[in-house]
Amino acid sequence: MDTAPRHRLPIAGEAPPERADAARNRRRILDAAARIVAEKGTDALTMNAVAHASGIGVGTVYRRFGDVAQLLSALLDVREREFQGQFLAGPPPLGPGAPAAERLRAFLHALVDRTTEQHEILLAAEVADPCAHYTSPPQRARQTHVAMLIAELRPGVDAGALAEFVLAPVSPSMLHHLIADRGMGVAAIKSTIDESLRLYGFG
Amino acid sequence: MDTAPRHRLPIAGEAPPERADAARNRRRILDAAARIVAEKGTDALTMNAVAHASGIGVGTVYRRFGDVAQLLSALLDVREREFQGQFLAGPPPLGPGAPAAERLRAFLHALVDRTTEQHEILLAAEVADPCAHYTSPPQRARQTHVAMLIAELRPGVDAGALAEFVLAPVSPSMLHHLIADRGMGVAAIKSTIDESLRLYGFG
DNA sequence: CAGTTAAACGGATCGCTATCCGCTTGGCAA
DNA sequence: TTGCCAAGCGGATAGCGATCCGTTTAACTG
Repeated sequence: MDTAPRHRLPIAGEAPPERADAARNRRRILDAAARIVAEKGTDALTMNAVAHASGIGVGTVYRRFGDVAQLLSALLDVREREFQGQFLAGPPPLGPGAPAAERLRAFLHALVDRTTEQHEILLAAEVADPCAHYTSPPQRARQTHVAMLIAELRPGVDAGALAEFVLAPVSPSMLHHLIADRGMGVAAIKSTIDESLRLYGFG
Repeated sequence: MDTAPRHRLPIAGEAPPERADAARNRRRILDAAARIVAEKGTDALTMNAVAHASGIGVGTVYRRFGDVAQLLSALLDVREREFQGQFLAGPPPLGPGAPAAERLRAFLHALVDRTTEQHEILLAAEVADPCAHYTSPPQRARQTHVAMLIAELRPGVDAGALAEFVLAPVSPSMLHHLIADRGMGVAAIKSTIDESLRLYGFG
């Protein structure tokens, strides 16, 4: 006796499609959020401010985006997908086709560029929820990618763990520290990356 | 015409001694904070809770300790000084006397132990203010120490920047990630550190 | 001991986060 | 077209972080 009132068969593991009003509100929320960040910076991006600016209830903003960190991540989503496309399927040396050592170096340099490009939002997202940074889909994709390259370069080592180590110095907060507190520029950072890769024997 | 009503000559660069009531209240605040953490965990450590538990006004708690992150750091202070004493002036291989490569390895292993030992408080402090982690006195001491060892091992490289890179994977939040999300143990982490040091050519 | 002053005190207050729960509505079946 | 109901909605609410400012007090001087 399955009395579940399902009329369309549920698709295994797939989320049901978003209702029209929900989709419309999500757009309005994202637009308002982007406007606030552009006009007043990430500090002004509060859930209340977004709700007010978009004319949508606070509860709804929370329903869609959980907290500020997730809202910030959503703002990064488009650019993030582009970046993933580049290192997964783009032209070498970032994409497939180049030797692993070259790809690793190109990837880390590109990651520095990609991070500085949207520095403020990325930093705000990491600060708003530091633990989420490690488990976020983008970070997982990067970690998997670096692990694959390391496994190719050094069969036998624990590539997964080493990938975490290699990525740690390129987190938004660390880059911010290097730039703001140590006065380093992007060039100096990339040069230090090269130095560490040489020492790692990945150069 | 210096009309400054200074009676005791101000000591250059020195902070004036703490007033008796201020010192007493600081102790009471720290005791209450330690009690709260021990009994209910770091999540329960709010400024309001500390003020209430110590019978001291909220404003005073903020005057002494700025925010939750600094209050947590103050709780770590004693143990932190012990650790510094060990790697700055203790017995080898952690302290002076051993070759630089051995000291570096011993230091990173000891840092993992020291971090896991007070894992909860260290993580809470980093999460409460991620940017402060990099510039905190303990972290600066570690960075300086590692930079010194690297400079000895590899004259010519930018030891300061490389030290930041070497320390990044051993932050409380990263260790938490490795342990909680990747299921690694302390032994596996130390072994990965050794692996990276070997690759770095520091082994 | 009395006077003076800078420092410390502490509660009132504001904005933000996050949750809860009664009301509304989109989308589907008959 | 009508009825249904899960999903969505959004305002009220509570707790926390952080600041402000009038009041109190320690410590030093003469």
